[in-house]
Amino acid sequence: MDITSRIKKSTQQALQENYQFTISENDILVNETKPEFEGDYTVVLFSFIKSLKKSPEILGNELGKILIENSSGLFSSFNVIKGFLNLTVSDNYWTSFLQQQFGNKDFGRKEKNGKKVMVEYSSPNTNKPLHLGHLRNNFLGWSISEIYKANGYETVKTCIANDRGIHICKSMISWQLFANGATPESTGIKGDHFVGDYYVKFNDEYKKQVDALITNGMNKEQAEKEAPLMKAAQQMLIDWEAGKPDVIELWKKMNSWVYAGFDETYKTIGSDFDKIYYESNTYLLGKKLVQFGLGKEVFYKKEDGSVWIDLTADGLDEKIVQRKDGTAVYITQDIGLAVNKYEEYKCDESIYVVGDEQNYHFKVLKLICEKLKIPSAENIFHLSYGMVELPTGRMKTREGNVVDADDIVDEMKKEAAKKTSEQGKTEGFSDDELRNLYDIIGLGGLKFFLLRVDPKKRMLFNAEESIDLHGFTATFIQYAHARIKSILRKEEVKSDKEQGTSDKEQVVSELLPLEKKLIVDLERYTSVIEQACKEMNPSVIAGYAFNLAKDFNSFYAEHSISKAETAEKKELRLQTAQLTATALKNTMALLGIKLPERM
RNA sequence: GGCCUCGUAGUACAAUGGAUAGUAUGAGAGUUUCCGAAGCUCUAGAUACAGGUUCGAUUCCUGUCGAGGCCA
Repeated sequence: MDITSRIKKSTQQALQENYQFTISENDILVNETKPEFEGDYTVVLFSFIKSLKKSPEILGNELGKILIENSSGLFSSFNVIKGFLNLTVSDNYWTSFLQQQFGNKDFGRKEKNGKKVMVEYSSPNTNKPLHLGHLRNNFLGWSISEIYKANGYETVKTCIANDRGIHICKSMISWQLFANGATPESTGIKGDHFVGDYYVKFNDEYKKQVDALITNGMNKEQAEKEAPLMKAAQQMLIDWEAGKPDVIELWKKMNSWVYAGFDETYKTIGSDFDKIYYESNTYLLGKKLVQFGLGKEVFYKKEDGSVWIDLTADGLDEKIVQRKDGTAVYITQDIGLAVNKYEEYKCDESIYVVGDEQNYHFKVLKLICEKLKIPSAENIFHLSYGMVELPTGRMKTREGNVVDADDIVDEMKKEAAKKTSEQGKTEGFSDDELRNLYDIIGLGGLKFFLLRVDPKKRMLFNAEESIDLHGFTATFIQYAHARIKSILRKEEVKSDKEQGTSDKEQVVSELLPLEKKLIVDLERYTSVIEQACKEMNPSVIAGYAFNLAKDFNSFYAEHSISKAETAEKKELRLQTAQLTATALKNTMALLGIKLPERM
């Protein structure tokens, strides 16, 4: 059990036994003591002084004494300032924690809890390459999945490929008209970019047609409808749904180009999936559900034949689930997919990593699933993340101000290569090792930049800042780790047992402030991993890892490890360094970021 | 128009209703005969505005102003 849990538990017991005051552990607030006060952890007393009718000072002093008496040496001292009870945890607790954990490679990883969670992320359209927003999505989804794993869950990573619809038809018609049979192979262009180029071409040509129609006296709305290209795309969608062989063949061909491109990108950024769903397979699922919902009287039919659900009682609108022509709307196929997922995997929780522009959509989706009594509908969770904005504003494909995923990854790697060679510390690296190092630093930097911010909040992507290798960055952490590894290559870490000084009575000199700070950081590891999972928030881990690296750097600047004052101090510091390296490595792994041994 | 987010140093981000609002970057000043200076140390700098609830509000409520999103 970690120290904050123990403090909460002891406090709860003390209040119960000495004051007959019942309070849940969760309602006891325990914070890290602010550096300007003496102590390690602080119990905030305000919340129960009212019920106990005691002044904070008196209660604090009484409680402090009781806690110390009952702690069998866990707490060494306390002080009370206003309503804050500051507890100092004895050095013995910290050193024995270190003794137990320093060699543990799986430090912080929890036992299996028997629960299964599905994480859907990435979910691209198949008409254009991935951009920066997709990267935030991919990094988040992958990381959340790892965080759940570290907390004992079994995870299923899924992706829904939006492979049908008007968007892909636009690329298809454009290719038919303008490509002269060109292919990714013949042009040497990566498949997703190749298809994306024809999507852009479609929009350009379409705009020309609309403008021409307007010049000839048509109004804008009508022109947008009547433009031949749009009509052709819509016809193609109808032909696709009818299964017209040449359209299907073209569709398969162009999608296969896109998938080849995606695969390459996924491989470089480290995204992978256990199961990929295709919209072309799921879009018909909704129709069965409409019948099902009508039968349960969750849905109702209007006179024109369209099918609706009334959510006004839940504070939302009436929502259409099937058009009067019998075609499905998006939400309906999403419900179908939710059912499909449950039947296939029976997950306890289902997380959707989708942008916050779809907040309303997911509110409705979950509500409908609940009303249809789909099992575990209440455990559908929309991990809603904010848009990635550029200094110039929101990215818009049609306006061309999009940061392409492949481009930015390349740029980051180049910058990593440049800065690394400037440092001149990579003597003796082979070409392969160098390339690998640049990948690790470049991609790590990008992932960290996108994951260090609370997912819920929209964020600004500034290319220059993202490429910075100083401060709150992956490189900072990677560098700290490489320094530790450098020490550990030179010094052997021994346990007390190997030293033959396992006497429990051995005199351990007092921990110095910087030593203690690091160990306190390390002890927090488990609760940080739990918090990240509970909040579905990788930025918690990014912040923790950065803080740990920073505290190590401060410690390392101040105290020598190899030339420590005593042999015993040397062992303590080596163990601390080793556990720090492990903690950095394991936390960053949860973000999909690797740490090189040397850099 | 209706609904939903969000306004914190020059900039980008933190802070389950708790102590003197943290961190990075940028700015200024130091730091290397000694384990890796991609480091470390110090200085200056912010809660949009106006009310309210509370022992205590960046956090909760109301209004104003500003930014973004969703629904047709």
